[in-house]
Amino acid sequence: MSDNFSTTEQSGQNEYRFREIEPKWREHWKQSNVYRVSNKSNKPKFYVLDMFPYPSGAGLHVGHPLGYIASDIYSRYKRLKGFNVLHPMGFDSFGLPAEQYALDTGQHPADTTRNNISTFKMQLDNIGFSYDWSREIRTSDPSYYKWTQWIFLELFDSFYNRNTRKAEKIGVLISAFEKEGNQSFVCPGDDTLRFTADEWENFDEGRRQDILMNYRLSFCGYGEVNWCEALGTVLANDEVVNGVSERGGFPVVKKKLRQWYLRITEYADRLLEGLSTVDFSDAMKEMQTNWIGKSSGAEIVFELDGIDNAAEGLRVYTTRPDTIFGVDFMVIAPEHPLVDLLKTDQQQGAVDEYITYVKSRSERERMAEKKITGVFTGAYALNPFNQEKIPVWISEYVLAGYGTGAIMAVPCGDERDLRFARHFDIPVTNIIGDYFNGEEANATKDAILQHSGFLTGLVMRDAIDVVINAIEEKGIGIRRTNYKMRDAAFSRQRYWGEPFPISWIDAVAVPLSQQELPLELPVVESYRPGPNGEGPLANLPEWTSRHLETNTMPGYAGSSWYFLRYMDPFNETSFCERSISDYWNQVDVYIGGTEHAVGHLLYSRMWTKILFDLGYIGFDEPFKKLVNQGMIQGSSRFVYRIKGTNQFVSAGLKNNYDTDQIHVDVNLVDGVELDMDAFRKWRPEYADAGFILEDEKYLCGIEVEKMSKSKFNTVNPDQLVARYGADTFRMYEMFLGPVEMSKPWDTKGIEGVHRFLKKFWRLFYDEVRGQVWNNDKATAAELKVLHQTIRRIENDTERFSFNTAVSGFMIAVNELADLDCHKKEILEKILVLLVPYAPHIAEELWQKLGNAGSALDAPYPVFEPSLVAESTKEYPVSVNGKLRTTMVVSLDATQAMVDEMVLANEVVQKWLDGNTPKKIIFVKNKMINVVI
RNA sequence: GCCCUGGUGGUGAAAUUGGUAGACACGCAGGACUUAAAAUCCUGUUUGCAGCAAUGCAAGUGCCGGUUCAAGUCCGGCCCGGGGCACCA
Repeated sequence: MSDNFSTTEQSGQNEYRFREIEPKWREHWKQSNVYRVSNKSNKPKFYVLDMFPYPSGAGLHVGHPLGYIASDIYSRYKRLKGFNVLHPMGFDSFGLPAEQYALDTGQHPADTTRNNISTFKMQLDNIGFSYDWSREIRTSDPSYYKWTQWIFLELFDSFYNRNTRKAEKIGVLISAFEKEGNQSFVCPGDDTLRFTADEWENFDEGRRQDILMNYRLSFCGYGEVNWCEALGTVLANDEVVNGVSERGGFPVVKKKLRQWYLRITEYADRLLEGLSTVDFSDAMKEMQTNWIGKSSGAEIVFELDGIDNAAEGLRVYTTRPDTIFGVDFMVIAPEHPLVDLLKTDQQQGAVDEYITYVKSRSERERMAEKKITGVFTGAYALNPFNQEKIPVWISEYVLAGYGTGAIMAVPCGDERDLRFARHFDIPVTNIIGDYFNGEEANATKDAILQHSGFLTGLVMRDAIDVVINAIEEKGIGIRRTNYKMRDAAFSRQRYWGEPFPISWIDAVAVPLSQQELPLELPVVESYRPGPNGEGPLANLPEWTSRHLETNTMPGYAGSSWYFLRYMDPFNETSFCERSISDYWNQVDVYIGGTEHAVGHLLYSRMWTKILFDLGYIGFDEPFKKLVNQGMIQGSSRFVYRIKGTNQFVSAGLKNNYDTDQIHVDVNLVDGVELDMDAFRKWRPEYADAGFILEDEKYLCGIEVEKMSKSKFNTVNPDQLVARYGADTFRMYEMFLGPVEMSKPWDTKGIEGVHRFLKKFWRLFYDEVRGQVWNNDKATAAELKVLHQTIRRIENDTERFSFNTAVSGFMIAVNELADLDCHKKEILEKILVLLVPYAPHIAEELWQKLGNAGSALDAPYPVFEPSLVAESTKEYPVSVNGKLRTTMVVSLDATQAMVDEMVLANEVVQKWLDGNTPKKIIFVKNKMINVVI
């Protein structure tokens, strides 16, 4: 009895007690500031950055840490490899959800945000990340957004000099205007604008400011927003569903509002060129390239038949001017300025009705719609080369924001044009002969043009240049490069964002001085929108009396430059000291989701280029390498309630009843089996729920969806960490699959990883035998396991293949256990390899082995190839690609030796069946194939 | 609709360069230890057919076709899931 007791006691000492080990080391690391990183070091620098989170009220779910664990592993690995690693974290803390919450509950977003952040930090800390929290930033902190505002003013005070291809101060432009007008500087906001130095001299201040506004990199203009009259507010596309507001279902229409923009279009080419200097995935580069959407073609002006009071004709942009003789109709966007002028009296009613219809539709719906809609204006344009009359239509598939908002439609060459022509019975001209079969449009450039006037007989590819030259000669158009990308809308009619450091004096935007920054966000009584679609700030007399801008900046303002602030977070005189940004330079590895492919990533690239142009930093791409983490989805569970009752029917029987599908908390379900008691306790309305069972069980339905609180499919990491420990949790998240791959969360396999850590522990301490590690000399077999593992882990870590690295550890531990190897010489090296993945257990065992210092900066093991080398190998032998047998070959055998051996080998002869081999292929280190 | 991406056993997945498909885990089944349970360990586990068995044969990486001595991997076409599409972050 007493023996038994003492055995239990002893085994307790020797088992893997992560609940004691992990908090102990976390506290120790915190106290000793091990993660504090200095801006000066003899070591080479390395910057590993996570996309910082928006601190939502729902707290952290298992999807968040996926990328953070990956970056933490890589940071810790680089640290072990002797780098001075910057690995910071902060919060993107301005945003709509906090404001919405404030509107609903009256709590100040600053308060809820602060609370959410402390929850997030606590949850992150439990996972054992190596963040240098002393550098934490929050975008909603005035000491941070002071510099967001400052950079905004730098943009406001700059223009893009197309001649030098970089941002320059607006003063440069003004001196040029005073000297020679704008002849050297085409106005990006209005490319028809021309003035001389004298004219500039005579413009009044208002006019001058209007002109400068058309050059500034952050500028004010007018743009359309989703306006909901009933809510009195502007809505995000997300908040609009089928033309009505998501909340309340009120109608939403387009409304023009004064808006701030960033002139990102000026950077289109540099953003494209920069892609060749960074290590992003091809998919990512492709997405950005497509978003920028550079195309070349021509802008052509079509004269309008019988309409004299148009300033000019109908201006279209086309990438295929070679098809000009195939134009059967023109289409203009419903918002096109010529709509009113073009609609004939007869068509007026139809046109107005159509425009009203389109106003209720989001841009997304307009693009996605399969249904063909449109209306004839009644007017005709004239083909400039043969004066044929071409009807002008209005349709929502032409977007006002792209090109000129008008297209020439060539049904034989464009599928959408063809469908439109079919639908409205517009006759189709074929200019590509047999390439057009009358059924499907053909966008080929290889056809020889027919019925095409002076272009007839030319191959389309060659005709493009010919026709553009002709157009330019006739003065009816120009060669033109176009971009799909539009200038970035930079204002929100919201409260919880950075205020613009701008006051409006006599309709002129006047920047605040640097001494007035930060312009702090004032406290408001109510988060209700202001009058006329303005934001809540418009309700504040003390704000409006100073004529301050009432819009605030969008979410991506603060996130466009945050990676710079981490370098020098306390600087009060500059956003980041130049010498410090010179030291840290680019982010070496940036980890985050693909959902930011074209938003945040393009904006931060643009801001970086501007700050570089203006000389504030020394590099013009922010992120050297980008790793995209996949999204962890939730696996939702459903119960089926029979309509009008409180009876729930098991999933297999639901088709026998008329049911509502209801989300049920995944934590009440084991696999698919519902815990019925827990369900009854879950919510009062289910207290007396009845169940119709199958096999005496209630089975739930499953669907994979985005992980979200409202779908009750979130899994909280805290519970998993409490149950299995942070090291298990970290390794399990990695073990789930490749970091880049999206997958639904599944906790099922976590036991396996936990077992691995227990097994690893047992190589050192055994519940029964106590300490088992020893100082014996390692055998060749053991060294081979060690060095295979070093090679594998290092390799996998370098290429971000953390899932296979975890498997590598498991294999190593299995093999060492099989060899009954408990030798310190081997174990302590494996342990260092494990530091990035499972730092707590590694540190604990490092100490227990009696080593000095911390495992966190132990020397990384060096791979020794000679210890894993083999002289011969058993090769698989295939005949005509089909595996037949094996053969032992020396590893330094040449092709000729292999040929000889194969021919001499009776085993192979059997498979050759009397044939002579045509050739023998010796695939080094893989296999031997005999071709007969 | 457009752009990107993924699809491999009962499950998560591996296969780094076109070269033995299913490593490593989970689950399941059987066994050892135990009064029992937990923990731990061992064996088996793609499918079909044959065999007492070792094993052998055939098929097999969403579907259809192609290139190649050889295809999960390359090419063409299709189906399905996920992400993005400019005011969610």
